[in-house]
Amino acid sequence: MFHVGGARTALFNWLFVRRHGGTFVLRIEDTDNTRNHPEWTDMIYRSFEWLGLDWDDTYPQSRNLDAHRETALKLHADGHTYYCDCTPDALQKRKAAASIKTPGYDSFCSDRDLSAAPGRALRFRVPEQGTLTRADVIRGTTDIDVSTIEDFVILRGDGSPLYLLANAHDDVLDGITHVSRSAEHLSNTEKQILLRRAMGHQEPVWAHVPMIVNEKGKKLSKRHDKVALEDYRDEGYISEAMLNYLATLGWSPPSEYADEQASLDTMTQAFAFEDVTSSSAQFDVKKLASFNGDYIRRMSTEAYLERSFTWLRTTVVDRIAPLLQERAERLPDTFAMVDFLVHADPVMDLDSWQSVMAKDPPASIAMLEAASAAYADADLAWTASALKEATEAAGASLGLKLNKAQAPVRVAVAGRRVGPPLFESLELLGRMRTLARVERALDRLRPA
RNA sequence: GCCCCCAUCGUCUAGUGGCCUAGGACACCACCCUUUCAAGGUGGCGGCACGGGUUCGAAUCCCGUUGGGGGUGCCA
Repeated sequence: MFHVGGARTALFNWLFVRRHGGTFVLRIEDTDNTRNHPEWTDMIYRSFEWLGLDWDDTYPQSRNLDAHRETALKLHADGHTYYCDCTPDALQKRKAAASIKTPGYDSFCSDRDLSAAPGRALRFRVPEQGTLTRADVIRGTTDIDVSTIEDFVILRGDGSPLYLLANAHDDVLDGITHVSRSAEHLSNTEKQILLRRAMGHQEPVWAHVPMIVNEKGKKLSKRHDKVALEDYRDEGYISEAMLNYLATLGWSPPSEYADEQASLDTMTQAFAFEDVTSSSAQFDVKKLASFNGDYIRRMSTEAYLERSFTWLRTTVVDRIAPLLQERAERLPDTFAMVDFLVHADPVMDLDSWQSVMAKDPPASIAMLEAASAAYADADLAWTASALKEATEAAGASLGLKLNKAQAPVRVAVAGRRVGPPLFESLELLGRMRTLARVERALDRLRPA
């Protein structure tokens, strides 16, 4: 999954680097071992490729792990850190007892002079008082009272580095001059400044770009919003339009360009962090769609055809072709069998609706509700086999065998009784679209 | 709670003290074009959160209020 917000930040960074002839390094921040998957990293690369953002170099942050530890130890030798064996629990109790309400760690171990031992984390000793100036090209300058900054951990109890340390180290190593990231990182900046100073380095130029938020004004979340770039790609948005739309979220080309629709080249000539807005932006799919339509219309017919067929193959047909082939008698059957995967909504076959749904609405409703509940479970892996099990179980709870249980789901989702195997189809269709279609069928079934 | 951030049409934005009767884009509405639907054209609806300052003059600067958001992890 590659987050659209990440894509926008990446774009701004790329634009800046390309404009000023810098080097674009794609550093994969993988310091948390528990949340690393090779496929995720691969997805990031493929997303960059799709967007057309190239990189000069790339490496996983874990490559520098030894250097991170060394740096931490050096910091320790210089008296900038101390070891800590507090558990979150103990900390909480202590703070409750003393009714301390300031957030973060209470510096309990600060003067205990603990030595290194397994399970002991290494904390950075933040000065007790003083102010620190945080300068940001997008947000301006703020004086921060350092007493509000907690002594933060830079090495876990198992000796592994945290990203604050790893980033500060690698940024120096890579000669990073500008750090631009999402505004949610704003409050990490002070810590990083402190860390870099302790390491004896100057700070870079900071640029915290506004967050992208949903209709409710909250930051886009994987759970509630459609945030995966690949999903937009699979729905037929083209990368140029996506890139251009993303850029308008917080930035607009200077007035001499007169048009918010601008190519990557044009944006590269014009982009500056100073021009980025400081307030968060709502992601508006309708405007994206409008941009997308404009871009499609501007293509040559040849390019349009090429892109459309490529999309059809790669996102739909390729993934299910053998299953279609088994059932096909003539070539157009291929498309008749996948049309429900292509259309925003399935075309409802009346016969199918009558014979499956309308015959016994309460039973259909019960089954669809059971299926819907099962599919909505975030723990359910969205794979054909897991979906089969879930559907089987949902049917069993109503005393239905799988062949009966699957029928209403199939009609709700595909609009027809016949077609390619259901669970492979659901997997392709995705959780969001499946749930939406089941919901729509339920609306239609329920008495008004 | 504490720290921090933000505040121009429903949404994205232009605006950096007079060019603002606040401009553009998406969405919406109407009309035109049109065998349909789009596209296109024309027009319309609609906004500086509020209250105080500063100034000859404030959307623009300052303060406060209100509202929204982020952080508050041995995640990134």
